[in-house]
Amino acid sequence: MAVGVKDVAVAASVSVGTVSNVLNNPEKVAPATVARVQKAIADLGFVRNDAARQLRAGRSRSIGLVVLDVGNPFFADVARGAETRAADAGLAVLFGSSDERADREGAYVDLFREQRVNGVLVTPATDDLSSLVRLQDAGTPVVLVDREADDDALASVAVDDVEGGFLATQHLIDSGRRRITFVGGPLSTRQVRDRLEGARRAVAERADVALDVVEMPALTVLQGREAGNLLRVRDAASRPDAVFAANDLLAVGVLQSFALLGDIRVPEDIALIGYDDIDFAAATVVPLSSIRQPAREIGATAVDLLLAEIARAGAGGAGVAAGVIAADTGERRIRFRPELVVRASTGG
Amino acid sequence: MAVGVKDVAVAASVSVGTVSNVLNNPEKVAPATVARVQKAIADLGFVRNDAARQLRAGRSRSIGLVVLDVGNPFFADVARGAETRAADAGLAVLFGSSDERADREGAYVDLFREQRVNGVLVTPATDDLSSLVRLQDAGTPVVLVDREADDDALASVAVDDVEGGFLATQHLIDSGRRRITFVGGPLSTRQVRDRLEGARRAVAERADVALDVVEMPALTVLQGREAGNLLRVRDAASRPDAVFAANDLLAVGVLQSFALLGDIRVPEDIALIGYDDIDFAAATVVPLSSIRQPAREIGATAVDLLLAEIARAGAGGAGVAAGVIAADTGERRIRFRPELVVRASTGG
DNA sequence: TCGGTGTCATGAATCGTTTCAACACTAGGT
DNA sequence: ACCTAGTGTTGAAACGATTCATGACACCGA
Repeated sequence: MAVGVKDVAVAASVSVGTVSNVLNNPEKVAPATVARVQKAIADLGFVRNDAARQLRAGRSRSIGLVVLDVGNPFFADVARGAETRAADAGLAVLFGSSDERADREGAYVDLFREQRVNGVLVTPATDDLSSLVRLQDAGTPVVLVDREADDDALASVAVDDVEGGFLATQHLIDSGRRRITFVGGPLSTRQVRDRLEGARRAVAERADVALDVVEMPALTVLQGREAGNLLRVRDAASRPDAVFAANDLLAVGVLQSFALLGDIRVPEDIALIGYDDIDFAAATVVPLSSIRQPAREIGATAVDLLLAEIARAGAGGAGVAAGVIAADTGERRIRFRPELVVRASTGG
Repeated sequence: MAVGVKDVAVAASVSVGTVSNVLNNPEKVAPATVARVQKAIADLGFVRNDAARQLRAGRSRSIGLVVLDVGNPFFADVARGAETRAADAGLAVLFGSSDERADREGAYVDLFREQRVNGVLVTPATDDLSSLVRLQDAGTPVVLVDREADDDALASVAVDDVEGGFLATQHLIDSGRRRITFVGGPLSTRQVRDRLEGARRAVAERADVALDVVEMPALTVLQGREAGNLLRVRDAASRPDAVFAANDLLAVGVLQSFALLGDIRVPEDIALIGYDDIDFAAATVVPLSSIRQPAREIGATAVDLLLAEIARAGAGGAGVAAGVIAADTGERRIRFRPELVVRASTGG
């Protein structure tokens, strides 16, 4: 049933070694032979068995990517950016969505290890990066995406979420808001905590501004709607006059609750700002102010950095004698700056 | 550097066969031995090499999934549904986005074949299913997702797009619209053509309704904005009084163009309906009417069907003698019904 | 004619796991 | 004491592509 190099070799009257060379080093084989072998391959419908190839090579031709949530257009864009760049480098991307759960993230990482991926891009679901550090120490380069390590242990491509949170909150304050509610969660997620931290800093500068926190279990539209409902049932006096949502999905949910299910006007009664600036932000009931992050570029850059890490790991292993590490000019922590995008939801 | 079963065997003072059994058939090994081997595994940080495992097994523990566009929340949901069900069955999902390009689709399918996946779920980018039929004939079960084959060659999980198109258009007509423009494309995509066909049928029943087509190169927000701009620049008299967009992304783009960049009111001047009913549809400037498809269920069902196909292929190969195929009770073409969701964009 | 040089092709060894026939040993029955 | 059944373990073969030392052959110049 299954045709292997051996069958192809017989059909083309050559040795298996030659078939392999046609596949991997065509320039080492006489043109006529190449043609004959390729015809045999086509005739027999031969498909290379990648498991055997990898087994021999000791490595695969793929990298792994674990994001927090496929359903979030921000991560979909990150994935696209990564995939495109990886394809350019001849690498396949194994993709996984952890849904913000550490166990699922771990399951994917284990799976990737078994696949002997060349490296892993991951947006960690929790603060505990130790397993990732261990993974890296064990020889699999790791690049954090949309997140930084506290120390220099891991390379990363991130956006300064504290600054983003600050920008968003500062903007609300500048628009005259004084009772701000931060909606987001879980707070075990670093990005969420950083954005909240940014908000706290902006508020700290002003004595007359209050910051309130509503923690939700996930960054989804559904949870946003829940959060909106929680705020709606409060009497008008105890409601905030502005909401900063930890991402656009939540903001969309809050907006649905306010504008469609309830009678709260945005931005008149309550201003609203989100985070990520996904494509839909500009098209919501009330166009959403947001903090833009260059999603695709983050994904693409993460792959570049991972390739550099892979090279570094390879060089470090091979040429320990020379001061190879000193020659490493590349920056291992790349940080993009977030950007405020003002739309109608904050009175823009 | 790399630790294998052999090293574990030595460390635990057992044979490699026993290590393998601890990994795959723990119940066949004495508890004390299991413990000793597992300790050795932990101590050495052994990670099973999946390439070797697959090589021996002849098959992998994964299935492939190719969708048209990761950026589309509809497909993100399909992927989620598929992934969850596959995980239940102990299978990993290799994921790819073709961006509606046949060459990219082909590249993914080839990659999956090399990985010896157990089966492939695919939303084909073109009409030409011959390569997929060939793939199936070569022993890799295939299930079409969100698309049906013309004959019974391939199993499928789909939604009747003609009916969906009909529902959408009928609704526009019922709302009093008479000059309808269908925005979508490329027409080489079957779903788009079917939805258009449904629209044509609804229009055909009425002599006083005109249907116009604006073909766009992709089903994205950006292209929707382009399409909206094309319509906006027309003088009011030659504009349609309703737009049926082939999916919600396009609809969102059209809406952005009309409501945010231009001065066309929805639904007063032009009614708008999309397709897929993604989460964001309810939250747009003017909440979007749409045709709902059960995305997650489609993904989950597709995996179920693929598992059935895999079993069928296995049985067909092994027990040809008996009338195994007759015993196959399962339906190979599963069709969900689309559902009209009326919101403000069509005056609901 | 001979040595030198380069081009092509060969095929056995190899990667790390799983499988399975064979074996060692124990416990229970007669 | 002997046989049977059952339980646990062994180790070599097999999976299929790649690698590489080896060799065959042709061509050129001396």
